[in-house]
This record gives sequence, structure tokens and C-alpha cells, in this order.
Amino acid sequence: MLQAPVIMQDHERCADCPIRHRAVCAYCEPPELVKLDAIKSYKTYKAGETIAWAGEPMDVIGSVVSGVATLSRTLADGRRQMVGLLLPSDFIGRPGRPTVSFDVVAANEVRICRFKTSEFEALVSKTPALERRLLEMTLDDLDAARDWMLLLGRKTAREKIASLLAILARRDANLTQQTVADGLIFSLPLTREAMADYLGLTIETVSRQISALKKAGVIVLEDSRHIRVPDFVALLDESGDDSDGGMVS
Amino acid sequence: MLQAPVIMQDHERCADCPIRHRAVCAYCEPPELVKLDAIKSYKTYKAGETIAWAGEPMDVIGSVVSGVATLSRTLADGRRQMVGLLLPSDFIGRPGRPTVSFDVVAANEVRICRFKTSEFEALVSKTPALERRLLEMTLDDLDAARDWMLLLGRKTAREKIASLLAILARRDANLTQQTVADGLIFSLPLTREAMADYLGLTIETVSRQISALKKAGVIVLEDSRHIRVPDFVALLDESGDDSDGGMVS
DNA sequence: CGTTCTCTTGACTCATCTCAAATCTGGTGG
DNA sequence: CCACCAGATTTGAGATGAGTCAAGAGAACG
Repeated sequence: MLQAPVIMQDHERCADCPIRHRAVCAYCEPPELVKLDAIKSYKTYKAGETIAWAGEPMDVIGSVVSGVATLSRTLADGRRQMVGLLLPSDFIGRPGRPTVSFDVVAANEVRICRFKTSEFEALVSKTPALERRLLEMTLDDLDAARDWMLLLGRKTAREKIASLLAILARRDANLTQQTVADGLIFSLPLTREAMADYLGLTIETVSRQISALKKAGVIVLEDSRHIRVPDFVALLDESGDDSDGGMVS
Repeated sequence: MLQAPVIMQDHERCADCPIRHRAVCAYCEPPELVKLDAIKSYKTYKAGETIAWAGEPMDVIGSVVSGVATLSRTLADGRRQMVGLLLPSDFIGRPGRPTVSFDVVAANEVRICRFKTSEFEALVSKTPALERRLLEMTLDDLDAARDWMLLLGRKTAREKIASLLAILARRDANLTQQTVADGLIFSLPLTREAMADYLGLTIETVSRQISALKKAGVIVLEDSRHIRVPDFVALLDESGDDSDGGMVS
């Protein structure tokens, strides 16, 4: 379970940074960190605040230090689809392009370690460790986007909900070092609307399917933003994915 | 027509390669091309042939020289979603991971310039030009995947079809240097089934929506694999996208 | 304690899927 | 050149999952 939010300090030295080993700077050596230190700054956004608008020039890029942000694209008539979920250590902004192509919105309070785009790009081109990590992270994002496409194109509403809950549960278990095997509880960092945008559904369908999974005993709602999963395998079975994932010889 | 039949030669020298300036090697200098030359080989796959199976180890990676290949993921019960479309110059295989996570299938006859994964990775780590281009291509793929997610999650069947036709029409116009404005004809490199897998629809729905667009006069079928678009803007209107894309101040 | 927002639930509609059959196509062998 | 076959495509009829519209129940906030 998550504790009350710890008041974050500016991590003056990158070496103390909580995302030091997973962010874009993961492979940097101390001398390189000094250079990053020199050009970075921190900024905090409140829940619901827009960090960047689609189509606008993006003069800062950076890493999520804490909190959750969403990337979404909107059709002319208002239909919206989330296309990315940014968690701590994820990178915001696309090097080599002047504008963002989607809205970036803080889902809860988000803290960002940011750089001026131009300064960061200059540093990247001189720092192979940064470029290598950036490539690796982008490849991971692409893999995730492709799993997500399978979900959007072929899964039922119930499977979509189960898949999302499984993702969130697994990540939370990772963070808190619980074992996934027995009952685990996690908090939902997304509103029903954000879940609907993530899954390509309506709010009502999200709500109905959560109720259905609750009725089936697969999940228990502690309150509307905290979920308990008594049997993680049962949840995976509902997600439509190969349950033996990775076990194939 | 040329008198002598043109038989595709192995492009012994990269400098003569048709995808030289768009593939992963785009930024390489002649001395670097020599190194690529030394470790590359060519292979041709027939239409329908599987180039790589999901979950299998992938010991070769490389670039599509000609033809079209598809990436797709399959659920345990057989539902399938295409998650990538590989065109000439696109890169097959993921550096830094031993297995592929989806099936790679030739949609028509595909010719590949390939490298042993281990040799290629060794070269990448010593060749910044390769790494930079790889990052750039991966970022483009990620952008494309995100547009695709919007299509899968929020567009209607008719909009999905129109979007796909618009993409194919635009690419074909690019290749043949036609202007997109007036009536243009292009060939459909995908079967109805492949289109359905791309769009998250069934074959029947694909067929019905193509018929509907035909009846509405938006497209004309020369035959079932060749489409004429009398008015490209009308097609874009059907696609659901902002028609004024990029024109917003 | 209203006000407002989020979430849940119900009743009905409709887009897309499913199942089934007809038609078209290209390729093969006689 | 034609008959035939297998696969691809189209079309129809009916089923159904998810959307829409509407109302009510909680929660959060000042």
C-alpha cells in the first residue's frame, strides 16, 4: 500500500535521485551527471494540469520523477484516446522534433526533472550513454504500444479492464516488493474517465465491467480508488493473455 | 517496357542500394558501409511465408529492401492484431533482445538485407551513425504506433477503412511522384484479411465498408486490389482526422 | 450542507460480429 | 480454350457487445 506522499526535495545531486538507475541518465557516469546537473531544473504540476498541448512547440523535455502523466490524442469531434502512460523514470518529449503531437496531462501530482530541449539535444549528441539509454527506452515504449494495440483492437471490454488492472497490480507489486502470488492491494492512479480513454471504452462500460469483475470475485473494491486482488492468476485469466507467458520453451 | 528483363541483383555495394538513404544505414559514411557490406547477406521470402515466429530466438535482423511484411500478435484463442507494417527501408528485429515478440510475415514477395544479430549489435555499439539512425527510426515507429492506437480505440469501421486507404494512397503518391490532388490509382498490397487484422475488424466488415465507400463515390474499384480515388480530400473527410492537419497556427 | 464532480446502474439503440451462402478470381489440368 | 477447384471477396440475416441517454448515489470541497 502506498504511504502518504513524501514531500520531495529537489535532488540537487543526480546521484541521490530516486529514478537515477531507470531514467534516461541510467548509464551516465559521474562526470556526465555533473553536466546534466548543470542544465536541469525541477517543476511540479498539479493533478489535471496540462504539461504540454498537442501541436505546441515543446521547449523543455525531461523525466517524470514522481506521479503519473498521460499522453493523449483527440479527434476533431472530441473523441479521445490515450496513447501513452508516463510513470516515474519515463521520458517526456521527443528529441529531434520541435512540437509534441499529443496532449500531456498530469493524472496526479507530477514532478519533472527537465532540460531545455536544445541543451539536452546538444548533450545527447556528445554523450553515447544518453543516446543508448534513450534508444533502449524508446524500444521498450514501442513494445508496450504494440501490446496496447492488441488490447485496443481485439480484446473485449472485460478483458481490457482485467488487462489494465493486471498491469497496475504488477507494477505496484514491483514498487512495494510484495509478492504477486497472494492477495495484494493497490491504488488506482486513474479516474474512470482516464481508464476509458486508455482502453478505448466509455466511462459507463468501464464502471460496469469493474462491477462485473467485483461480482465475479476477481477483485474487491476497498474504495473506488483502491483495489484488492485475492488471486492474481484469476485476474490474468480474465485478461485474455496467454497465461503461460514466457513459460514456452 | 525495357527490352532486357531486369533481374534484381544482390546490391553488392551498399552505395547502389535502393534504400540506401532511408534505411538504418542512412547516416553511414563509405568506410562504415564497407563494414556493413562485409557482414550482410540477402534473402527473399515468398508471399505468405513467415519470416520469424513470435517467441522464437531471432538470430538475424535487417532491413526490408523491397516488398511488404507485417508484424502481428495473436491471442491464445486465435484473435490476431497486426501491430506493424514493414515497408522498404524499415527495420526488422529488435536490437538488445534475443527473441521477437510477434510473428513477422511476408505480405508479398519480400527481399531482406540481413545481418547476424550479434555482429550487427557489435557494429552498432561502435558506430554512432547507426545508433542515431536507429533511434530516429524507432521514434518514428512509436509515433506511427500512437496514431494507430487512436484509430483502433476510437474510430468507426468506415473511418478505419478510409484512414488506411488514405495512408496507402499517400505513400503510393509519394513513390510515384504523382500529385495527390487529382484522381490517383494505387494497388492494395494487403488482402482483406490483412486489412481486417490491421484495423481490428472482421473481413466482412472490411468488405462492407469498402462497398459503402464505393457506393458513396469516394473510391472506385478498378479491381479488388486496385483502387482509384477521384477526390483525395473527400477520402480524408471520411477518415475522421483533422482535415486541417498542421495548418493550425 | 448545499454544490459539484465522480461513479454506478438501468433501459434502449445501434454498430459490428457471427454464421451462412452466393459470387468472383486465378490457377490447373485436360 | 474450357471445366473445375480452392481461396478470396461480397452479401444477407440475425445476434450481441458496447454505446447513448438518463437518473440516482456517493464523495469531495468550500
